[in-house]
Amino acid sequence: MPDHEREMEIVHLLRAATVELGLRSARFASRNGMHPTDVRALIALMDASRSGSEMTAGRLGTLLGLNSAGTTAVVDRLERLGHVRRVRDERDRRRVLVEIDERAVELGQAFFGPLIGRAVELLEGYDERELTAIRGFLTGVRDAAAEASG
Amino acid sequence: MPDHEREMEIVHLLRAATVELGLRSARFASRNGMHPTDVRALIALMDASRSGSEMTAGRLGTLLGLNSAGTTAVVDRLERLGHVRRVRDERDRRRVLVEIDERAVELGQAFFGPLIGRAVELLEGYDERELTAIRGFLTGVRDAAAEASG
DNA sequence: CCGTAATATCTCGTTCAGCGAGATACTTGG
DNA sequence: CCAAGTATCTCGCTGAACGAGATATTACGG
Repeated sequence: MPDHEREMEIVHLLRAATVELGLRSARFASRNGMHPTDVRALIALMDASRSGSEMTAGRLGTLLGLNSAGTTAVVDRLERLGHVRRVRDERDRRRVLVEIDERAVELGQAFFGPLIGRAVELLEGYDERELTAIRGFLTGVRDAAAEASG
Repeated sequence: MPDHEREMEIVHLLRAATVELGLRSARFASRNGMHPTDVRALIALMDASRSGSEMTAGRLGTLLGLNSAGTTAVVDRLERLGHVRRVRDERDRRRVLVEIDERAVELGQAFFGPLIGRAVELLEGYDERELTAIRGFLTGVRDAAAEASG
């Protein structure tokens, strides 16, 4: 049996980081009268908005691992808080596009901005080869986690 | 305004990885008749066990961001499934130590083993300096996320 | 075209995770 | 030895998310 200690330490660090990030977004949620799922939905919407793609209700539900009833409920809650609006897709009128409100984006930036800033700061201390290593590791983990059932 | 594009790409990668890891553990949960919180509890228990420290009910609740009632409920559920057992702490009889069952550990390893294996495999492709960079970044993110209110 | 199948969302009724309030049991310090 | 503090549990309740199925729209074979 080989000695994987150095590698396992990093695996545990990754897990510890995801746990802390989860707790942080839970705190953001409860401070703003939301639930963790609502925050995850907002993040998915910001991501879509940033990459210029539009988000349908169904796709959002899939990303969150919810069924259709739960998806409707999430969008209802966010709409009630004014963080998103429903827009009928005119190209396929079965679809409902969910658009995030600019003020919700600002709210998120106010809370997560410092954390993101700190991460960027950390990354600025690395050279090109180190950044490539970090990028490669995270990409690999993301893809391995995304792979279907095991 | 400086050009943070390369750094932001990595920040988004980190988030994408945490999202995928979250979905993966949600799938593990529902496949084994558990809820995401139960899985998070098991992970915290494995972590404690691995580092040789014991876990009390209260500490577990804090780690999960639950109040005492919710904590009791999580431990009840896990105990009912045979994944943990309650043991009165004889040194301070107010406390309840939560011990994880060996079979629960095996269950987790069977599901997450391949993913961890893949991560270790990826890490084996990096040299010492690259590993240090990855470790440093993850440590920094974890600590930044853990810092108190903003 | 027309009808059937497929797709997207929503409604309804139900279950149970997690909360607040407070009870209980034990420990510690004056 | 009593009061205050700490750890866990009980009870009742709210609401997130589920399953089943309704509704509206699109796609497709004949």
